[in-house]
Amino acid sequence: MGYMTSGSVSAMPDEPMSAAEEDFVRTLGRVMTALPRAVDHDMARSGRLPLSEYTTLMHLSEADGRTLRMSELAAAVNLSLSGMTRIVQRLEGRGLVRRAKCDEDGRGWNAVLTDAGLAALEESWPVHLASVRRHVLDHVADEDLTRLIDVLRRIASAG
Amino acid sequence: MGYMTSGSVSAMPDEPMSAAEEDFVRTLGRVMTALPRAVDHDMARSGRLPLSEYTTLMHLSEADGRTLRMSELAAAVNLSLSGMTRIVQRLEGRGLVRRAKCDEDGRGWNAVLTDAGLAALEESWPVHLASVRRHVLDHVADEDLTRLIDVLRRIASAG
DNA sequence: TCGCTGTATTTGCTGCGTCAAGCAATCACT
DNA sequence: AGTGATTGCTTGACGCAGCAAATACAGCGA
Repeated sequence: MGYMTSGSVSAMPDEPMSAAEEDFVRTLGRVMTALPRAVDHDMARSGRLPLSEYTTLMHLSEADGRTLRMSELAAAVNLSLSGMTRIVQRLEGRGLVRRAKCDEDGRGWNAVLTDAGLAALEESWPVHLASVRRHVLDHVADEDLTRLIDVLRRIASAG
Repeated sequence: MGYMTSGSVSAMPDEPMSAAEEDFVRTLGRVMTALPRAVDHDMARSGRLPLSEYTTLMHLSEADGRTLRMSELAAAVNLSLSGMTRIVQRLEGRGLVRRAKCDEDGRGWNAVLTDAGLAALEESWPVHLASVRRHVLDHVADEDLTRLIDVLRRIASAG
């Protein structure tokens, strides 16, 4: 069990949180609302891609043939299918992404990163990196990183 | 300095992240989008207050005289003034909150938690607690809590 | 081939949050 | 007191994201 041995697992289901737990949850809430806004703000300030578009293009750039099915893309960015549809529509309108019918499955659509899209991504990259460094990485010690990743991963995959 | 000594502070501003940093940032992003949705979903599923309203009422319930100025409330919940205006309007419409002109400053308005509001809050409390436990606290060991709080607090207050 | 069921994606509707503008009341200075 | 600047909050217009209903296609059995 390991990480479960110190009483943090739903002892009495209705027992209130400890002071530390309370503090943790509230601070996490604060981070969750404030941080994306802060990074997004930095991007907008410098005329770069908003976070949702940046992340979308980033995942495309990492994919084989710069291509991903809509559903894969949505899952990667962790967005609803419909949300992804609209983002890709926006990006397509600006020529950063192209759409192509899927060969193996006529129902499917691929989003393909264009050269212009790659350029926009590369242009936004330094701003994004600097923002993330300033808001996040500068506050985390390297020794803590792996442990934190571990915790976050468990939270992320709790469904 | 302490936590800053291990190279995590913007070494060369344009240098890419390390693998661990990358991993951390992506997983954090995943948590930030998935977690509020998951908790909100739990609340909706059981017919309880949505997260934004729950948090608003919670802060009111903790305040002196169950009363807070609009601006204080917005700051506590970490929301824009206008967003808070609308939430309080909704809550007022359902009788969970009452509004009163501020005594010391005629421009100001107070939001006051009503008995019905307190009841709704208490009714939602167990569901919220259970959801938070299941999605968050069950995955964090007590020993890690203080360290995590420390990191999150620095991130939260980075502006 | 004709349907029928299931899957991939899009569209309609709605809620929520932001920014910009507006209104009201207070404050600072004369 | 009187005028102008500032503060506290609300309103209007807008954009983004989610859910649920609609559409398009696949694949299988009669």
